[in-house]
Amino acid sequence: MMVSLLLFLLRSFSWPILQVKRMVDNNSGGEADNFDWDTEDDLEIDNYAISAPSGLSTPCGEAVWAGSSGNSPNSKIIDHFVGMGFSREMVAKVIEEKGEENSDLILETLLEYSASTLPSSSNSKLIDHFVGMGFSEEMVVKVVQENGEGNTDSILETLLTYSALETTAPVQQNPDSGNCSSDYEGSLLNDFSDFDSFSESEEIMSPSSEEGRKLLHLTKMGYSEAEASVAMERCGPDSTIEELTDFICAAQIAKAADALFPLEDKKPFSNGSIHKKRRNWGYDLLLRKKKLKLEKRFDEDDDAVHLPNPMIGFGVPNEPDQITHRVLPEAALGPPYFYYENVALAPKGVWTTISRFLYDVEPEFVDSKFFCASARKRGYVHNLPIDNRFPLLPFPPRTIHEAFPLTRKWWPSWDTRTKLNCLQTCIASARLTDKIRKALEDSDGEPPLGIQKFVLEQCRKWNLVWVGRNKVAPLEPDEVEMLLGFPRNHTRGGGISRTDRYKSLGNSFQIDTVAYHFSVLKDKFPGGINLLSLFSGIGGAEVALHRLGIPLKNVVAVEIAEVNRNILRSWWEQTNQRGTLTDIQDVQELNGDRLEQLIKNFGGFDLVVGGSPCNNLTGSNRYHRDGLEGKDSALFFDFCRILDLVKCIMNGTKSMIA
DNA sequence: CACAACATGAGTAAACAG
DNA sequence: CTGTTTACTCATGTTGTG
Repeated sequence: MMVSLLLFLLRSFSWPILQVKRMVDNNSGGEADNFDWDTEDDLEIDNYAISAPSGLSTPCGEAVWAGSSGNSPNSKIIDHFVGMGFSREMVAKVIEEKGEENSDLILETLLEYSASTLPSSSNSKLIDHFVGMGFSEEMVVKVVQENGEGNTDSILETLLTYSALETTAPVQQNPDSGNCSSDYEGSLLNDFSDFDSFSESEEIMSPSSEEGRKLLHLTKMGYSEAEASVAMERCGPDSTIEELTDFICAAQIAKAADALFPLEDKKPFSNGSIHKKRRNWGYDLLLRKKKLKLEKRFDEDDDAVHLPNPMIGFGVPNEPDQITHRVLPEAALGPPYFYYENVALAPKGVWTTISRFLYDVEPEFVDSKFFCASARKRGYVHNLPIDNRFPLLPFPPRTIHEAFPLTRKWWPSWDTRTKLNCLQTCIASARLTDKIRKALEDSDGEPPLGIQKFVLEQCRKWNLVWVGRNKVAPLEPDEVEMLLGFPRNHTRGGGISRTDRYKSLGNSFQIDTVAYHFSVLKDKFPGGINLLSLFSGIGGAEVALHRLGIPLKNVVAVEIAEVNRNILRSWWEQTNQRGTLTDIQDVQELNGDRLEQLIKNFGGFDLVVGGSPCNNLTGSNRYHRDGLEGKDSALFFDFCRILDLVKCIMNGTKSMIA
């Protein structure tokens, strides 16, 4: 059980990529030479990792080294680079020159050497070199003939161009290299058998304490002591080895993902067919340094997740261009159904990563301005059916005037807005609205264009509405509740401050949008639904299902903020729910044992919903827009972890081993 | 300490102009 | 086609008040 679980998790987290990921990550210092490893934004684990003795404490990297001959750090490092395809002599020479401490420097030097020595090497060596990078031998021979063997740069460029163009028959023509998933599985099996043997040998040991036992176990798996300690601290004393490895792995992926996924050259969303390609990461690193512009063009052509315009996803009510059929990757199929949400305008590469971690399901990008009077551009990754959706009735107001008829009287003709922008967690200051009033009072009738522009700019930025002559104001919390589709006063009372109401609402779902997606479940679960609601906030998913008339049987809601848990609990009681609501404070509490118990009690979850923190993704964040590796947004990986566990437990583990 | 008020741009892509 | 402008964004840090 334990072992199969780990295997399952490992597959999801593409473990072997890590090894080179981190190195590329480190090497990004080449673009910003004074890269600061001690910045407080880094995950704790990275700080520990870099201070580890080897300097390269990637667990997977060490797992690779584990089979090597020597025990000294020096031979480990040599083996490591030899494993990447460099000759042992060259590696030894470079380490002698540069020292063994700075692995970045070593790698860079090796890449330089290998590039510069190529022209003088024999033709077959040259071909082997490129074949080793993952190109097919036929292609390499052809390109070398075309370009001449003297110019390795142009060979690389041509090879890259050819392989990028060959989307249907990409680089995996190389007979040694299958597609990436089989590659990964091969590596996974190796890691897995290592793990297995560790498990056995570990039983012979006589650990002094439970913690010491786990520490030993993790270090034997190739993690540094520091990483293991951090993981144990974060996951709690009762955490299992799977959870600990999971934590370390997820944290490292989170850190590395953004640096690397832009380099990916598969086309996940273009036509529904998924191409996976073997990658050679050292090669990518070289290209990244030398062919940045070329890479960028490929990104834009092949890899970038393009937001649809108009942003209607698979379709919205009262709009043409409905898509009612799609083919989901097999791994994505339920049970359970899952539904993940986050901001659409995340930093580059984030949605590619999210999609990949959620079984390569194509995100559905929808702007809630097609459902209500305010915009809300979000991406949703889910495995729900998409035919026969229906909207909540009655339709909410669709324009500002419908939503706030009283503002019509004061609305100037030159303010042409019909929809509000995204409702956020903060509102405009009184000073700003006063400044606007003063600016407008200076002119009779129509204000000068400059003033108009300024006022309109601020109104758009802060979602201000006209509440009097020359007077604009931010929305009241209950008005935000209405726009988002919540019952009035949903967040009011019970000791909730006004600031917290804005914050909780700003972080929430738009009910009509989400309910439209959930509507397909109504026929499937007439007797009610078991819901696992992660990052549940003020209960957007619950409210949406309730308004659809789908009975809530058992709801497990995980939410860190007490005010939000109170709001949901209060709503639950006010609406006379007959099911059971289980509060959990932290996603970290939701380990395998806990889930197993819950699933046993409820007979499984029908739907797993979650919108993980966006603070490190949204453009509103001036300070820590760190992407998925960010302190809060990295909780996305907990969504994946928990979803994987739920799938694993519900589907049983027999098929996993076979 | 809780709460409120206020100041604080950048990253991205579409729209636009040349 | 290319460089420029425009538009938009589930926020954080600091200070002040009671």
